[in-house]
Amino acid sequence: MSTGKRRPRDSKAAKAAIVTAARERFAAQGYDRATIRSIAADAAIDPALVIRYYGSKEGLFAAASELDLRIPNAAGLPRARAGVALVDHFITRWEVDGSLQALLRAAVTNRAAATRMREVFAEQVAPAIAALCADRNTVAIRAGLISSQLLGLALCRYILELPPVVRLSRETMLAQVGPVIQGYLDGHLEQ
Amino acid sequence: MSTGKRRPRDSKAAKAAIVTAARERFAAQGYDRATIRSIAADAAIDPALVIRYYGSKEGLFAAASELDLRIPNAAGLPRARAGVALVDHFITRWEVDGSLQALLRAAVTNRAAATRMREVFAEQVAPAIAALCADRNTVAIRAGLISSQLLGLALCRYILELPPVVRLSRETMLAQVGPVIQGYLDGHLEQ
DNA sequence: CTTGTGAGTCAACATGCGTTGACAACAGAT
DNA sequence: ATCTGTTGTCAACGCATGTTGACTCACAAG
Repeated sequence: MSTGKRRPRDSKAAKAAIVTAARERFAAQGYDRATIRSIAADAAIDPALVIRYYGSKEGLFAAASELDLRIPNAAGLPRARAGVALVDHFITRWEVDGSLQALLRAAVTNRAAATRMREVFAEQVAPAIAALCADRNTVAIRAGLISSQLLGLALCRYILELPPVVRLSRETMLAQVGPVIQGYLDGHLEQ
Repeated sequence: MSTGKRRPRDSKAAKAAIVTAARERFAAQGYDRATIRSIAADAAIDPALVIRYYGSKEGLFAAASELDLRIPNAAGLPRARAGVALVDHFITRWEVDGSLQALLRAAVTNRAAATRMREVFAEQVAPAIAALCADRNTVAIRAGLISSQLLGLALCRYILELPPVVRLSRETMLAQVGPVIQGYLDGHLEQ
């Protein structure tokens, strides 16, 4: 019996280092300006290896932008506080990790990344909103409006870095944006 | 007396054609993917001329992203309807012209463009909000929150093209987002 | 006609990119 | 020890980019 799975040198660690470096570069510079060479340099690895492991730059981006928003289940929280809870969760998601920055920065100029953003919306955001919202017919619209506010906040704060938005405290964001999200969740919608 | 200013062939028309083509390319593809060669091809002009007239790609972008939001003066409208009016005006601004798309797409990956975006915010958005808002101390915060919602809406609708947001009718946007902007304008703000 | 100036053209440059293929170094199996 | 397949290295390819400089052409002034 051998040592379980064969691990000749350390390809697993190398792959992880590449993905981590890629996430940071894509988050900071977007798809085009984040070069394979610079990512490889960050990971202290030959650029050719990046291609060997991920096939192409697009493949690397796909691996680096895999994303689970981990939107908390609706069951755990009182429905009236859902707006504030959503804002709080999204702020955390934006600050804990560069994945969302990477995806948004890339999605603005790269078609494949924009498609992936729409997939995330359809597969993760919309279902989570559906669990918080009674009326099935208006779920998509409500999810769209909520995304517009949350993504806009992230855009102004983390990407464009508009000074007043950067300076907002977490409490102010919760107090101001939370009720807006709540309104989009259960406000009247004449369609 | 000669014919006023000398105009040997038609450099004025050429420059205008270049700027127009540049705006469209920057709006559609962002800063990096919009190449000088493709812009010149659109304008049916030699790439070298673009450099002669605008010095560099950055200079061309600066000329192409000159922007006047033309936010309507506060005096003309009842203060209670300001939110809806702002949303209506911004939607028009986004659809009438590629300038805003060009600026936002570029600002996400280009440092100079992001700086210009902050300038537009400071010089045009914030003063316009100040004219609609009594409390001087909270103007910047309110302007930031308003920008987050309006830019987020534009981002989801025109850049990311999230289907439910693309499908929103103008009336729905006015009815849903207008009150939110109104709330940011004159709602309570504990700082 | 000659001359000078700006408009427009052309080919080329240096650079940086994603990607490729050949080759060396090493670990485990036989 | 030999073989085999994976891990990592190196140099190079082909291509597209922003930018440059030398060139031609038109036209108005002298």
